[in-house]
Amino acid sequence: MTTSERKKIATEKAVDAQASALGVALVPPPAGAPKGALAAMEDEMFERIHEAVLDHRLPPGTKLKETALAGLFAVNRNIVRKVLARLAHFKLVELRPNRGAVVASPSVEESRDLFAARRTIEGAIIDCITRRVTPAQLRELRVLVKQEQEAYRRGEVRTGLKLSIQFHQALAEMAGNSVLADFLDQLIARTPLVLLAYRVPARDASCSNDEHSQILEAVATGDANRAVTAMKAHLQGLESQLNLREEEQSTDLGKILGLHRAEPILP
Amino acid sequence: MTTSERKKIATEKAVDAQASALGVALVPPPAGAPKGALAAMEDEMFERIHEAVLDHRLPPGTKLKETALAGLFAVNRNIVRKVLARLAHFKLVELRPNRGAVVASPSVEESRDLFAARRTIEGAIIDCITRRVTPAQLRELRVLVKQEQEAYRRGEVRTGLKLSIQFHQALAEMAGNSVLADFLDQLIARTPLVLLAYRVPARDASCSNDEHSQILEAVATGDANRAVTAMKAHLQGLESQLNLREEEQSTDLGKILGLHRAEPILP
DNA sequence: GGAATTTAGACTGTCAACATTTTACTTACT
DNA sequence: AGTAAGTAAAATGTTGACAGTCTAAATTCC
Repeated sequence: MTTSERKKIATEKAVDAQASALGVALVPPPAGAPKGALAAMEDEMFERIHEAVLDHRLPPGTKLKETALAGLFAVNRNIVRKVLARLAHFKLVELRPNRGAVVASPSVEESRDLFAARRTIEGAIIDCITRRVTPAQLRELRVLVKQEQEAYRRGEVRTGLKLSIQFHQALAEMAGNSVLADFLDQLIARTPLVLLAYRVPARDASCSNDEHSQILEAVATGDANRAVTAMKAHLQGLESQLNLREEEQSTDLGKILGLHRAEPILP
Repeated sequence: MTTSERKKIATEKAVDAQASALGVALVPPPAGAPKGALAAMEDEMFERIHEAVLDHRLPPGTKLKETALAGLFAVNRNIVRKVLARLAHFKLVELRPNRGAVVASPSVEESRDLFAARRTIEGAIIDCITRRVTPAQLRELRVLVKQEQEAYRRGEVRTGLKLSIQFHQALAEMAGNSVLADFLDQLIARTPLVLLAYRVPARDASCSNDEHSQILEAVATGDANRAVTAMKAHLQGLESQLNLREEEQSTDLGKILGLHRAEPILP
């Protein structure tokens, strides 16, 4: 066996590993329509990689090779590039000129800053919403919280998390500030990454929806201060689930000793 | 003269108009080095269009044709595309699928939301900075304010505006939250566009740097509440220079009557 | 045996031609 | 005349090939 043949096999194994991480068999061609199918594929690619990153099936630092992804999804490298740019916009991947894209590995400071930013922005959103929420909107929010609770009760964690995100986004929407809502979208997209990067293992992953209903009731009473405090406490609770205790020593040590794998699922 | 010839001329005139708006003669080839010259050209393109948009030499709604820009800067359309994507990231241009890019035309609501967001974020930044600013940093900030004042005194408005922006950015930097600093960068980039879009004509454009020094002194005393109030008042003052009084009726009317030019500098 | 240099392979960046969609004009019809 | 369908040009989207850059294995020299 020549060296190039060995290498070829190694590469293919790596691609296979990423393929399984992404849940892609080899070529998932959608309905036979070659019409606007590319845009759909682009969105699907974004969603798949997005979810894989948030689930840590593609751990921070994993290299995302354009050619491999292009082959996996059976699209041109240009499409891959666009998707990677979109992911980079949300800071889920990092684009290094001439050196490819990797899954973002948020630092401890970044994680703290992110939660601080969420407290700032969601605080402002809650303050705003308390003054202008309508009864119909309150009903809508209560439905969301209820659905979330039921999802968790049924053990459907994924659904619960989705509904939890929807709750936060609905609040932003109703606050009526599109700019802040946009920023919050970016923050929400990044939150699971930092949560999973630094979470202590055996802990409940969800926004405690009990806190969600507390926030909602505070909003309903029109007491802005109480509502803002409840939201900030909620986010503080989330942050405190992490172990952001600057245990970088060990991480750095691992890197220094060459024991840290830059591409965990690749050989 | 055939119709196609007439059209050709019209197109060339349009390109010329954009060229002069961008301050580009025909082909500005940098130093003979074909080394990393492309990246430099990409940055220059970004800067030129950026400034042209903020100066309203390219008014909101102006179409930015890829081919025209590619010809003007003597680069490939791919490069143009990347630059347009970067500009879209800051919401200075809008990318409409299959229909090209246009200079963003922020709505009245968007402008108000933008200023509200700035008050929220810069309020948090000031609150944070008041607790942790060092004497050295205070000195640095005082130098910035002083330079800004002198620039205005000499009548160098452009320099003054640049220094004003630097002041806001320096505050964000010193607050130590990279996420909020990043958001503020985006907001600062968009502010001049909405200012110019809705400014009442004869009014002083600058951040009154008197207010800057007031903010700075409040920070220096360590009184967080006063500092935050000063910053919010400063931004409120900026916003109040606009006429955001929902005079959309006239604008909409113009559009409805077909009197509104989508591409102001094109024939 | 270990470190620096060389060299082959892989990957990203760039480009120009091709395909598709939009746009605006012409032409025909009511 | 005004409107609507049809058509040609222009602009955007896509593709595959080529060029430059980085990575890493292999060789050579201490």
